[in-house]
Amino acid sequence: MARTDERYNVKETEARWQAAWEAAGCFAATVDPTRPKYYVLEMFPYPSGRIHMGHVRNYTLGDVVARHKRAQGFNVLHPMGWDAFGLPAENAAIERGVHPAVWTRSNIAAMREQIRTMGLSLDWSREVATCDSDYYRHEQRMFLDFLARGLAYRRESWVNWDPVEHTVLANEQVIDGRGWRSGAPVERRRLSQWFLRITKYAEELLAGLETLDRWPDKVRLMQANWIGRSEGAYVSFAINGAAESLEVFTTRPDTLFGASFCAISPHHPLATRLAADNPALAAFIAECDRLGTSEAAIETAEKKGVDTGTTVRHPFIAGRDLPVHVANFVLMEYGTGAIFGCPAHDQRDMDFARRYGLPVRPVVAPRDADSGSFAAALSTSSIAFAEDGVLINSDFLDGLPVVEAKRAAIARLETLGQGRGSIQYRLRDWGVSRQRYWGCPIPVIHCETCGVVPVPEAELPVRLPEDVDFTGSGNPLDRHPTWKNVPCPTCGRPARRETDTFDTFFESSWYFARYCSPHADVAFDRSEVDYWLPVDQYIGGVEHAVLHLLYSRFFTRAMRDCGYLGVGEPFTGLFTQGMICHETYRGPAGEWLQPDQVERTGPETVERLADRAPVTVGRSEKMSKSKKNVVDPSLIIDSYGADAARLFMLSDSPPDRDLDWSDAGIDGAWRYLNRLWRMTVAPPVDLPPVGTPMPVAAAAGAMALIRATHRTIAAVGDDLEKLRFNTAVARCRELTNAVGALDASGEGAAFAYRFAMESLARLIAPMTPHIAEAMWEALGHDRMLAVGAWPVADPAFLVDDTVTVAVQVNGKLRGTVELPVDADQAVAQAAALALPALQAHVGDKTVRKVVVVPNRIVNVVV
RNA sequence: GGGGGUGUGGUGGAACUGGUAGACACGCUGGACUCAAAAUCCAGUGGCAGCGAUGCCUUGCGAGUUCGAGUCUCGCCACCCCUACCA
Repeated sequence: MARTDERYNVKETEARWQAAWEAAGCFAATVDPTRPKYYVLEMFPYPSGRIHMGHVRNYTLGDVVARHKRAQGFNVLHPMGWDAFGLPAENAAIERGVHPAVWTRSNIAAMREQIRTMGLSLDWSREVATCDSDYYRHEQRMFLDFLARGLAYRRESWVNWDPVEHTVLANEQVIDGRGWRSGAPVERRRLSQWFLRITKYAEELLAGLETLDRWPDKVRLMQANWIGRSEGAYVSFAINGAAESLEVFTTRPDTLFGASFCAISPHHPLATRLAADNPALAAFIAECDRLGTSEAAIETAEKKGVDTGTTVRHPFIAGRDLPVHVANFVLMEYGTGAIFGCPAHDQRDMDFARRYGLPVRPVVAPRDADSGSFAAALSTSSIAFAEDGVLINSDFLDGLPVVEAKRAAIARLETLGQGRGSIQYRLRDWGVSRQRYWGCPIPVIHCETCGVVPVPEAELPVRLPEDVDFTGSGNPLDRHPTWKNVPCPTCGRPARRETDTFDTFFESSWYFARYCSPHADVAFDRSEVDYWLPVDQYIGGVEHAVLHLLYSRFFTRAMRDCGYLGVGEPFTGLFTQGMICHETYRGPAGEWLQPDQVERTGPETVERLADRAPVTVGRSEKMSKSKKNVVDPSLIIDSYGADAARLFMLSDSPPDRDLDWSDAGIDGAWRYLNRLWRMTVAPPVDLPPVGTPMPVAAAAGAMALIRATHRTIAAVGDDLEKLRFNTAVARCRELTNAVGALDASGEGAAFAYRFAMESLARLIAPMTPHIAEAMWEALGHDRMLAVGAWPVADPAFLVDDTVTVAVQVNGKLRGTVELPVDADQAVAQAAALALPALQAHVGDKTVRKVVVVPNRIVNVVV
């Protein structure tokens, strides 16, 4: 065997195998009904310009799954593309005068090259960019189908307006009253907007979560909370001196007898009307508007209200009138914008009642309590009782437990025609209109005569104009001199195009389906989606737990109902990876410093390289440009190679936990790869030819290595199946150590060495594919691992003849004994009791009991 | 306020359904090789006591269940994340 060059040449090796895979077309997927399919997908990137470490982790995780599944014989689809519409492109246009399309295209080209250096097993022939009219034309068509089926509609509504981005934000994009991207306080405006009727699927989206058993519980819970189903009732309170009544939603109809007031939102129509001739009320409403949704307003959260002077009649109690207050804590967006207050059993109502001197009427008491004294105490308390109990002071509800009382109260309301049982959702319809240029044009035309007219199918796609001026503010599409002027498709008179574009979550809600047939003339070829969908393993950041993942689940159902495809759930398996973190550094003036601008000079000291000024080290946080604690993946791949970067991403930290980037860590990965290479090209024995069968006799050391290899094959396979990549790496390193410790002079050592090294190459191939191919080739194989099969452990080698059994006295370890596997209990007990070390602890005490767990433990109780 | 999660050596983390805690790695210490360094290889490395075989202690803290608890139950403490006036 040649032992010429022991140095591992990363650059050459990685480039060579990447070219070889591409030349052989190893990763191009085609429908094959005779094989089981497996669709692996990582959340596609926004082409911001450069990839970051989060991308590297994401794609590494996905690639390990893809390569492992492929080796297992699955027909694997593993595509990549670009979430290419969005604000940063437009901001670049405004700031630097570069056209969004040009900016985006060049970013895609740069990032594609960066991603290619990672050696991912992607089918690049399926690449899509959502800003291509070839992509977005299909969603325009889809939108028109949604429109025809009532799944899309237009209405005037209050919107969250981001004053920095000059655009409307979805509720999900407002975080603590601020725009999720700009961080600017959101304002409220009233605009005519397009909506998708996601609420129609509220129940199905909620119920569907139950079936997603390969999703993290955390994400399912977040979606369930977001959908926010609550059971309750609508109650009508007749307004004294008016013809109509006040509609209220409540989840506690059982506490109606404890009602002492009603409260309505400052935006409630009744409030608006009453404010017209009530200056104090009008002033209060104005004050509420001023505070708006700002964070500070919510923080202080003082419950304030104004008595309108109007009263309503209690539905069950003749003669009891309740005052109607306008209160700042009642939201117009939820329920009916009006509530009834039962201070005894709702803390918020209690706070309000104590502030404004409203009565507190206990109507629920704990099951075991003396209801009289409990009620007396509660009526003077300021802590509401919101727990379960039994109804008191409530006429026909007395004695009923809360659950039954709710039912009985609803039944009575329905009999009286004063209300009905109902279910409320927190989920709102998805506003998709954005007043921006760089997005998919909404394919409708506004005609003064005909109203909103869909763009005829033959005229699709509605393409974005290219000659656009970005210097002004607001929507450049709207300011374009000619683009929006078109004849009405129905009457032919002058009309204008819709100048809003879709929210970019629109594009990402169906791209996984487009990958199935990315070049089809229709959105997707039915037989292709039927074969590939749903995605078997989806991988990405937990930050998309609600937005993107919920929209995609909705969209898939909407597409299903429009006949596009046959499934309802897009992703049967979801994995949310942890973030990449790094220490943060600040210079003397408090300014952030990059990791490559500082140097660690001692255990506690870090200095700035430029001037040796002391640096303050902050805790490890998510890598972010603003804190400058970023490490550029390209620099790492350039100096250590893709395999080392991939290996480090997979080692140590479980993939769902945050990963601390460290130079020592990447160094360790690099050293391990070199060790593997040395062991491959410079074995301590001459290796037998490829395919040599196992010798009949083998020395103990060789035999132990063969067994260890089989055990490793079994363990790594199991770990990869469960996405426990960190332990898979540990198992491989363990086997590597065992190979290094082999006594090369023993009988069968050469075979054992070859077998272990070949197995190692195959086992690490999904994780570090380049060096695995190089090892495989150096070991004399000519078929690439990328198209090779996954190794299978021989069960005969997974069990040893003997096993080490722990011996305890009263549960404390006192020694071990070597026993034959599945030894008789009596044998085990005798062997344990014969141990000198055990005798020393037992002494002359009586053995009261001996617990024997076969192959594990003998516990002597004295 | 509500919901969820985490807590194991100097560090990242292992430990299947309760069964030899600390796998694997980083770091550190000593040694070999070298003129020297790097790389590599070998040995050691939870704490305390002891020359030593060994002993005692140890999975945030405190109880409990059990022959046996990192793992199960109850009560605390700390940190992190999500969510938030949702009636």
